[in-house]
Amino acid sequence: MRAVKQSRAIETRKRILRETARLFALKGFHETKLGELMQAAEVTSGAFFHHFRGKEDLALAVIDHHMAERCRTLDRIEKALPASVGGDSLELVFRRLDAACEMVSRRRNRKGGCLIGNLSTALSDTHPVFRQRLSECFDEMAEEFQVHLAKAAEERDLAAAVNSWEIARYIVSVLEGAIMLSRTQRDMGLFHRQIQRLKDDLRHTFQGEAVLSG
Amino acid sequence: MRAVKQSRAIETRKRILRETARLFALKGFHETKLGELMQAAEVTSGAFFHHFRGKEDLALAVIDHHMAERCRTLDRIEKALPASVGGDSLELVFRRLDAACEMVSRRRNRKGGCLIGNLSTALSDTHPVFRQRLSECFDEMAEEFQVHLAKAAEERDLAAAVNSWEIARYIVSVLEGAIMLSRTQRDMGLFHRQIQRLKDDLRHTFQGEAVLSG
DNA sequence: ATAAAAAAACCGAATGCTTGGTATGTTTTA
DNA sequence: TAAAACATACCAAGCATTCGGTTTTTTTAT
Repeated sequence: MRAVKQSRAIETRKRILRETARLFALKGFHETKLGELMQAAEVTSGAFFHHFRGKEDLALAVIDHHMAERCRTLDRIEKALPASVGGDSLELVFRRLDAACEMVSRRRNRKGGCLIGNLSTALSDTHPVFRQRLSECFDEMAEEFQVHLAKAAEERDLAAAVNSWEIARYIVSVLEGAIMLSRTQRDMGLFHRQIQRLKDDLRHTFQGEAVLSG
Repeated sequence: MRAVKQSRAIETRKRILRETARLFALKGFHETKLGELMQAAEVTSGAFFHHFRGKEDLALAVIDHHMAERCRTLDRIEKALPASVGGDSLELVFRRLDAACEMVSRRRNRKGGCLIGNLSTALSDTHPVFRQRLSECFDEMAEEFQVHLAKAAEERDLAAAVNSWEIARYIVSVLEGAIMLSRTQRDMGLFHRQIQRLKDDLRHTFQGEAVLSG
């Protein structure tokens, strides 16, 4: 994590994006006012509107920035995780899930939900542009699991029996749902138990072993 | 469905609650402006503020109204469903799930997401009062499944092995997540397939039968 | 039952605060 | 030395809410 000296403009832009991501995850799109945002990012309105045409433009930029950042963070966390036993691709799915869990846990210390999920609930039915982009984000998340799921199916000669893409999207659904519930119920344990259950169900789908958890 | 003649005041109040529920499900709390709400409910600001002290008071009333209405609707839909085969309690879980699906499907024709889910993402981390109440709502939803799940476990002598309460909350998570994803991706088929997958997983947990769907 | 009185329900213009956005001028960087 | 980056004051629109007055409903008195 070297602190490279960057041009002031880029730093300003990054500061805005970072604070926006934080506030959007915490309060959502509409309740995040540009005023408090500029205060949090320590920029004046002049600086802000020099970098972004407005709130919507900012939100779209934040989505891009977040998805890139998210990907890097996940990869980093995953690498720090204990090596997976055996060459089983299903273990890679679980690894990715564990990484996602870890990321959610870290964020939750500062409260807030999923940025994409928040924007999704706030804008999906009123802003076609955002709906489209956010839909792609969910696909992007699912894709990370899909590749491993597909391999895991192949390894077991289940390629015809399981639809890895549907399962991947199911995983994303469970993640989002679990974030929503555990957030509102203020219970990170609930989140982890639900992901554990998801893993058990996945293990069964791929291995046919009965695993009861809970 | 008899159309009982009601006092004008009660009708006004109901009209406000109904339109608010619709708008909250569609655009969320913050983006639903009182102006458009009063227009949709065909009331003047005077009438509105006679019935509700403000937006927050309204929101809390809407939650209560919605939960009651939701319960009635679910029961009604469930009764219209084909009778469940055998006396298996797990079938009752599936019945309730089917009813929930049906309700979501009907609503989705007019767009919008889950009212509770929407409010939850918008207010959980900023409004303690709402967080508390919404948390109870999720519990209430889970409870509908829990009673049947517990019985199903007993019927199979699995009462010690499965935690019916955790599973019930898992079901709620999946429902919320599936609503979010299918809403953003504009794919009701996705929603149904994900619920189908959930059912398969549940069937396995309770019966140990391998059922692959997808 | 009916008029009078009281209370509830409703109306709509007015208000003041917030907010996203702009315009113009100054500093910093290339 | 030109252009990018930033600062500050400003503004118009939108917003939740208020308030004095009017209509409708309910209660009370006769």
